[in-house]
Amino acid sequence: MVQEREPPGSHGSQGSGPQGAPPAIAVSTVIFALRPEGDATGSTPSLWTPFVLRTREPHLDRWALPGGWLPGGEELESAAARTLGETTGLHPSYLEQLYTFGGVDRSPTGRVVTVVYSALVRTDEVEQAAPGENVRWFRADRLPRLAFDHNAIVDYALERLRTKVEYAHIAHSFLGETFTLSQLRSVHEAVLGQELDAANFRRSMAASPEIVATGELMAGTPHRPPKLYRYRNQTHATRHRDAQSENPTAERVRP
Amino acid sequence: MVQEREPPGSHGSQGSGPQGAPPAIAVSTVIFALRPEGDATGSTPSLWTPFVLRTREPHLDRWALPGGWLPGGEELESAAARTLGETTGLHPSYLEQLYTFGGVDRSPTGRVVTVVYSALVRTDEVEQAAPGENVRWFRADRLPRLAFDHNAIVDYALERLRTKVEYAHIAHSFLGETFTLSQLRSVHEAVLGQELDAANFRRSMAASPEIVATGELMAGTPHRPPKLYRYRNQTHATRHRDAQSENPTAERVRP
DNA sequence: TCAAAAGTGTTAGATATACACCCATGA
DNA sequence: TCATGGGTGTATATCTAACACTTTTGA
Repeated sequence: MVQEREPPGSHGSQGSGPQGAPPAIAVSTVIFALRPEGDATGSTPSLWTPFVLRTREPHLDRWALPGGWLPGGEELESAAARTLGETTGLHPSYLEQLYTFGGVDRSPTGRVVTVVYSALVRTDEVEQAAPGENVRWFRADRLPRLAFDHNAIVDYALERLRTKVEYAHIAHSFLGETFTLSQLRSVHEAVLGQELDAANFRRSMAASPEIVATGELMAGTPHRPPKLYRYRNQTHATRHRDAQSENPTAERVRP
Repeated sequence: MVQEREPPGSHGSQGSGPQGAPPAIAVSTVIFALRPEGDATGSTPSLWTPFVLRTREPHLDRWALPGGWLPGGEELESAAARTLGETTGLHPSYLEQLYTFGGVDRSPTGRVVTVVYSALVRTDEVEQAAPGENVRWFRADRLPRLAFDHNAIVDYALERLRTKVEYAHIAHSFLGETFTLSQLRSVHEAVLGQELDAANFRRSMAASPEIVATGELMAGTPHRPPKLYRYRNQTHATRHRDAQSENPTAERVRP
């Protein structure tokens, strides 16, 4: 990349294609959280995502992903975390880059290249956050017609989440610091949309060194109290591969 | 994304962060090809990648990934294919988006967000292409100190290629229209850097519906002639998930 | 007929899947 | 004591990995 470059400020012929103006860079985030199914408590949870109501053209009055323009001095991931926090009040427990959408005709008002992030937030975080007036949650599999190409983006994020939850340990990001294996299983079931064998799921998780028992039990259950587990932050000595602290598989876990 | 937007042309406060100037968008491509090991023919092939010599500051005289600024009217993938063609003369048989690198301090002359693509080219394509004066190939695992953060980018692309070759059918992109299972195996071995059991590899490939026998045999071998296979372009009815023809898992296969 | 690579067969071990069954607690 | 989810055991099917062995050609 960056074959040549004028001094900053004078952007020379950079990006001056047939359309004239250089592309603008935006950052957006698809946020996933687990919420109880209906109004009745105790039912199986399902995946929900928050959207922001657009208050101006284009796509006025349609729901859109939280996001905003990328400031010149802000990191991509930081901009994603900031913009999603400003609009929804949420603090993600997991945040990773998903894909960059740059279709020429994505926006009717000009070329926009959007770096999309995928975020997971804990259920308790959702409950205590104060969402803005123009924020509404929708079931991830029952979306309205969104602004721009955001329907396709969410669909892709959902697909990625489903494949990734099977080989990466990200399900715990939906839960609190400690959790039971049943809770973890219900996360997997909600994401995958299918029931899992409790016995086999338990074994496969217990086999992983990332999931460790705390030694404590959960109290207050109307039956046998389950063991509590914790996700072990894998040595945190994961070789970093980028000299400029840009890690393609970065993961932020909330303290 | 795209919460609000002035009319194109007047970019308003878009991207006007602490650093002032809005970020520039570049597109770069990590190109992989299989080349014979040493000068001796017949030895096991290895992975090579081409780089372009920088002819100006910053990072003058260092090798860099092929790429360039994104024109306002060009698709991301198109820009990747064009810039890699202009510099190396190559036509990729596979091209997919890898990751977007946007670290604030990636370039000493200003903020640059680079959408990086990963490309595979066939061996015969490499042989017939006329590379420019300032293009040189290096073994992917023996790189010099590259410009910017390109060492980290290539390392990441290599890691992705290794993991992806195991579950996705992309190895054939290094070969011609038809190929023997031995050739395909040697591709996997070169990418993974380890030998594979010929018998088991054959079975696992034959089990896949994507790999089909043409019915013909390869002639001119000094031993038993092997069957030729072809990659079946999986129905090409892969559900597209993006209304604006932007497919996160797009794949271009050369005719 | 020999070398070399193509291609098939077989088996032990590991992993996945289904499901029977016991355990510990609150009500 | 009973209902309920927590947790263990176990048998079967499937997949994986290792390697012996047969086949087919050119030299």
